[in-house]
Amino acid sequence: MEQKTGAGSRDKVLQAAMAMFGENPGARLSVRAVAARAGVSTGSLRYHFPTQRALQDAVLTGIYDVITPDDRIHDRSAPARDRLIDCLRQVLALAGVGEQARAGWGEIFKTYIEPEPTDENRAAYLAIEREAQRRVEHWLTVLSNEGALAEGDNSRRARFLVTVLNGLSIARALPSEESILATETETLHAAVDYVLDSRS
Amino acid sequence: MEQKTGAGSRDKVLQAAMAMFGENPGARLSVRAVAARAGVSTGSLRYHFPTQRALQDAVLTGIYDVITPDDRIHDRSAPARDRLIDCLRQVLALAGVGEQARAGWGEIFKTYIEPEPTDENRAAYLAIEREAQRRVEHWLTVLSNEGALAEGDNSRRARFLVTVLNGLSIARALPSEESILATETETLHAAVDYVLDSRS
DNA sequence: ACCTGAACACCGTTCAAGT
DNA sequence: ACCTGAACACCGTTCAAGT
Repeated sequence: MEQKTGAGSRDKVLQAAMAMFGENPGARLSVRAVAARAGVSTGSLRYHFPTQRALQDAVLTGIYDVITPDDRIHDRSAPARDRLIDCLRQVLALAGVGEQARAGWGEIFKTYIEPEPTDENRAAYLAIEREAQRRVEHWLTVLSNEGALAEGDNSRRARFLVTVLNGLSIARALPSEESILATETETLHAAVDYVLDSRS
Repeated sequence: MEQKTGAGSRDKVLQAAMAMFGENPGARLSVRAVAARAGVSTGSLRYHFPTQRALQDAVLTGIYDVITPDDRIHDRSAPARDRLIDCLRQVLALAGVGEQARAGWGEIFKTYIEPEPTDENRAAYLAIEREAQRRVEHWLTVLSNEGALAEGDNSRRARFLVTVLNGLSIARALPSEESILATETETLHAAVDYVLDSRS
């Protein structure tokens, strides 16, 4: 029947870290702060997450599972900004983190970048791209309809956001300093703020 | 006639910092390391450069004024926006287009994404990344100094712009419809507008 | 196998004290 | 005005020691 007590340290740490990230996505998530919040020692934290980067990756992955898979965009109880960010984060979550992110871009590279592009796989990639574009554009349309987004060229805005998402997702596959979590959040917010404030 | 002896601490610090940056652009440039190399105390360093950020900005400005004195960014006859876009486009130009872009990303992929990252190439990539970041940040500093850019966190802004550049440059390597030129320009303008208008 | 907490080697910033 | 260096409050990581 126990579950609080029985919760492994790994889970406690992850819970704490995700809670802290939820409260302040720009937070630093230091070893000691997370360990304290989780009620474990720094040594234990390090045992489960050998590196600070590993912890941040786990948080990034965990967020995806928590965020509802169906369209958060319609949940009018939350600010438009938050909902759009949520949705974009979901897209980003598909890219994964660490090895998964590297494998994902590996696939894309081997299929669409390395070989001389044939008409066929050109079309295949364009379909994927268009799908992503369409999805983001849909979210913008929803926000437009409820007046949270000024009149404007939504497909242009979507293109902008998709470009930012691509930049962020390749950053996940490349080496990085341990602060990806905070910087990714910052950049995502910046992009969304631009779109929501743009009067063009 | 004296100049070595008479060199003020400020200069000694700046010299040391620039030398260290020159030797290893990926270096951390910590207070103590720079102060030691300059032969002054950390307190003195802080007196002239109240913050670590201030020191790095000074180095950045110094370096690029030496290396590329005729950077387009200094051409005050043109609007800030145009100059910044110009500079960013130059970065993008290095990525090339078509086959060249594909080959470029191929190199990056094979070196930094595909293989399990060793400490060594991790560091190598981070140096490149930091260099790009610093370059963009330098441009922002120049615009800041002439009042074309509101007070704010320039390294954050630079991170945003670099992410957009990455997104745009990978788009150059991937299949795309024939309108890349226009859409790339749109997105680039959007990103720059965001930075120039941001009051945060 | 899991966990502890001290210890290590760093950070950047502040500040009383000197000249 | 300029400079010193100790002190403060942090980092992330390592590791002998416990259970």
